[in-house]
Amino acid sequence: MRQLPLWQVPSVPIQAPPSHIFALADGNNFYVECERAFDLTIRKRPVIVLGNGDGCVVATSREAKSFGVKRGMPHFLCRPLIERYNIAVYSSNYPLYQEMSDRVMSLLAHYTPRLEVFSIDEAYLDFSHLSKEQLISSGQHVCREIYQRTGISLSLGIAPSKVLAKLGSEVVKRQRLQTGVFSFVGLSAEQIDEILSQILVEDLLGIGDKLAVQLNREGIITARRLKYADHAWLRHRFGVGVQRVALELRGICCMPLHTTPKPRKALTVSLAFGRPIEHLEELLEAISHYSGQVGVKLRQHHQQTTCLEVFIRTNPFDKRTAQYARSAQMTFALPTSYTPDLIRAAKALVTQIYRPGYLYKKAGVLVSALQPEEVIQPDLFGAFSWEHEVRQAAQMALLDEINRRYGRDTLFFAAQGTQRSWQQRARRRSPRYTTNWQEVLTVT
DNA sequence: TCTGGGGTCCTAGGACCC
DNA sequence: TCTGGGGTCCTAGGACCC
Repeated sequence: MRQLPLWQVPSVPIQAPPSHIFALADGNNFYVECERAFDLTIRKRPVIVLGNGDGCVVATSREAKSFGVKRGMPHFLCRPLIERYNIAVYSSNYPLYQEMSDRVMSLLAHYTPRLEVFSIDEAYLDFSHLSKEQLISSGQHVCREIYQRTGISLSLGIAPSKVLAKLGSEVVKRQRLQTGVFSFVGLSAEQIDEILSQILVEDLLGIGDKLAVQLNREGIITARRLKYADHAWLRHRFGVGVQRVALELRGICCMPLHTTPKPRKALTVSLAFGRPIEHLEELLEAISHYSGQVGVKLRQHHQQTTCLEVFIRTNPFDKRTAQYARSAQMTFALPTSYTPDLIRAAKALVTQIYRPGYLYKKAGVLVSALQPEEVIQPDLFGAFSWEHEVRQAAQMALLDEINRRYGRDTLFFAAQGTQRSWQQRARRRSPRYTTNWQEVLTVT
């Protein structure tokens, strides 16, 4: 099916034969399964994974979910549940999850000519080349292989649009389909509508809390109702995003596959502190440290920035203390990924927006307008010097290499602080099985 | 005591230009 | 008494995703 420009889409439901077939492969409780892949003792136990600073829940196992632990719950609020049900608790271990994700994605690439890595635990596969008969068996084959080779189980939804494919993987989870696969292809319109009538709009890709409330107010509660709503009205009332979702429910593809990741446009390091910070000195140290991390990420991606922003804020959940939040930004005359440049700029901005008398809880450094580092645009006023540029690049390359070889933070800038008593600690992190030689899994 | 981090896209409104 | 109109660009804020 060709993709119609939105203004040409007829307002009646369309059942055209699809020419795109997507399969969404979704890792089940991905972070939890990553932990379980390395620790057999928690295979049967309920498990949760906590976010940065062990602040709140970012992933739950099926069992933990059934006991009432939800994603986003503050850790301290689910303590009683953790004790009552003997839930295993982990701090998040992103390097481990990323590594497992890379393994899964590189295996998935064997099963399709075109793969879109959508998130750390999701990927869209182009299945258009398969016959209708092959779709389900191929899907099942993928799930089996990935499980055998990585220990990660997948839910795979197959459909002519991304929104429906995502829904298919949701059906697998809800109905606990053992094969791991559900396909919309080949179902009658009645069968599809029957499924859609049991899905709430907020469970759809592209519809969040806010939009769901507004849609409900208009009487649109289920996916089926959204599918048959007048799309011109949807566009006018809710914008192009909602209209696309509705069209995708009809099997009309409005969200193409992106097989080459777009170069990222911005990059952030923002973290809450382990305790509230009051004094400028400590804020400067934290912001310098975050700037250092931004520099590392920029150079990893071979990018440079011209725009840097910092923000600081108090704890919005603490109703007893005075609230303050502010940000400021500046632009560099020349693109840079040189850490001392970043630190200097960030410190100046913080000094500018800092106000005494507040308890600061979080801060961040954001760089945007990123460009590839090979694009060098000498400025008009002669501040640019090749020699200077090359020397700085060499310094940073050496810094990064030392830290890669001997461990993070072997070498760092004094401004980043040596004690960092404001830093959060992750108390329950599992070993870095796949990314640190000191912590590989040992079998005795 | 304790409430995550890191992204993208879309829209509305203002500034500016001819 | 009359007080353009339309296009484009930029920005901030809001919504979404995991």
